[in-house]
Amino acid sequence: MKNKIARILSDTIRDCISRGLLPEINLPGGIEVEVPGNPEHGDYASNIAMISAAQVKQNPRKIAAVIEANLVDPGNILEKTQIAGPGFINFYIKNSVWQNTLQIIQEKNEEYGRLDIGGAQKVQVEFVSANPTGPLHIGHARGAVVGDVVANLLKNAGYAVDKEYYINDAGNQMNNLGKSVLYRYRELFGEKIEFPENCYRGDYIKDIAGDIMKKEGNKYLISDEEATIRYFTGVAGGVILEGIKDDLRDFGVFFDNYFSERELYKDDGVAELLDSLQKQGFIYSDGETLWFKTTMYNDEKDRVVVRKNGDPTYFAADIAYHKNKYARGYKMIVDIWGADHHGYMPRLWSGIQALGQDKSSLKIILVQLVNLLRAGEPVAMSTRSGEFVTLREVLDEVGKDAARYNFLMRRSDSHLDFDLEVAKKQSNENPVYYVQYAHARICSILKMAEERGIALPEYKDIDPALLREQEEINLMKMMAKYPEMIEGAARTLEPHRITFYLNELAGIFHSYYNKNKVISENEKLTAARLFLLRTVLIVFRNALNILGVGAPEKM
RNA sequence: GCGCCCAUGGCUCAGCUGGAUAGAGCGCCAGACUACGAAUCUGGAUGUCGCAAGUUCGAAUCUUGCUGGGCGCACCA
Repeated sequence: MKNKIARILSDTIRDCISRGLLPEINLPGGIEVEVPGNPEHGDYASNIAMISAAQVKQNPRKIAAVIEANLVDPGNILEKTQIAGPGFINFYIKNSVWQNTLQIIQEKNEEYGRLDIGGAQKVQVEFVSANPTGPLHIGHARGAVVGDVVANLLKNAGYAVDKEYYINDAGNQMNNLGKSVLYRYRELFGEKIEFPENCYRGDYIKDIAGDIMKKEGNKYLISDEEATIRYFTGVAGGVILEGIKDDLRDFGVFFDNYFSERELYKDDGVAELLDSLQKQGFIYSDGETLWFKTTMYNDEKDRVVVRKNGDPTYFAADIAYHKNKYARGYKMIVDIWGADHHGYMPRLWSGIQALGQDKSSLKIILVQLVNLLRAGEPVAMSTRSGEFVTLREVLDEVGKDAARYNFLMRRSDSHLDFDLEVAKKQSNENPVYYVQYAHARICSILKMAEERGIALPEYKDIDPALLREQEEINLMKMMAKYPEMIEGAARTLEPHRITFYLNELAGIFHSYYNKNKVISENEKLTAARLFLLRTVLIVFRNALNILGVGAPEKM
């Protein structure tokens, strides 16, 4: 609809210029059309006259008047227009236009809101990517949902999206994992162990050690320690990764690919890449270590890629990883990180630019940490001691839908309070139920109609002009806005816009429901309203589907 | 010390990339079921958009400076 108004304006202006009514106007930014905050200012408004006023040095209201008098509206969608304030042109859309969108929604059904701004371009969204040294905790959960929904949004917008989990399984943290298991294993045979600072203490380590003891006995007490650690690392990493996958599955998060960091080192891949970057002058040696000239691309300082001891850094692997991503044909790459990694951004952007890629092709979404509460009181968490609330515990306690919805209610880069007591409360403090309840309520009404022998109407069976209550018009306008909202969310990679939209839509519906009977003696009105509800249902489902939140028929 | 992010009613947050009188939810107060689901609805109070300049027709939004909070500043990942 916004686009239609913009087209009317651009056609009109071109027409006026060619007829000499307006001077030549340049509009590099295109034509802006927006929804005014105040409904008295119409359904849409444009500031075009004010924008061009400065350029052609004329009174904006005068320009607006010329435009308004010569509007080209072939679709005949305008009820009226007005010029207001310093030079706004306000547009009022005919009710019949909103009523017609019902037909579009019904016809498109689950396609309603689907876009093709992506042009089937290959996009990769990489997220979670926790190294498999322990179960996912609440902090990972937010990133998991944001990544999942961003991927859904892009898919819905017409991109060819793959979701990937990068397994950091090559660093010495994994080695510490193997060591931790070994120490617990020895403890099981009665040895007293001073547990080192950098080892993992969670109970899951003991379980893994216990399993190894049960299956393979005591043979690792005497074998070569380094080999044993390597072996235990593999076993533990595998077990933990499987657990992570299980948790993600129950959270509704699925990946197309799990990519192992170790893959990068095969056939000296990392070394060769560093070599070639050195030849191109991006990397230099100071005699002991290799440095990447990230300052070329506005990083604060150059960064080490190969340490004094000869080991490549995480950064070195990450350049190789992103090179690999581009080599797989992805035109746009979305990385989702914890906000505490923000300092790493200039480094990675330097890396991909050295690879010849455009900085804008790598989008990085920072997800702020979650502040976990229980009934308003902070829940103490410490990774070191192994005391943290796991994703599994959250799922068991509050359920998938409430957890996902709560993580999507704020912008990603804003801190989020997650209160376990509130999230599991089935009350008005918990927005997920507000939306789901609206959906269930509609299902219930449609079912009631069927039980009374009223067939669900099709568009051709109804007179949409009967839908003229204020709440009905509001519902139709809101639904007409759905594709625009989705497009905005997809372009900005901001999933929270959907939850805000859903809350508003549910609000309009609940209010409508309380004021008006859908099923009544008036057959024609009943049919029209039932049809309206069918379309509302479609919008709820499509939006909830993108969020990965259930749309229950009863609660 | 340097860099990034944040600051909007009592609380938690939106604000569509510069628009018109700044909005929701929670909490608080007062009301609405013999009516399609009261997990709902209706009405009410609450604001120097952290402070100060600047940019222009117009600023919560952009610039600069300050204040206060978070996070980074590794040859960790």
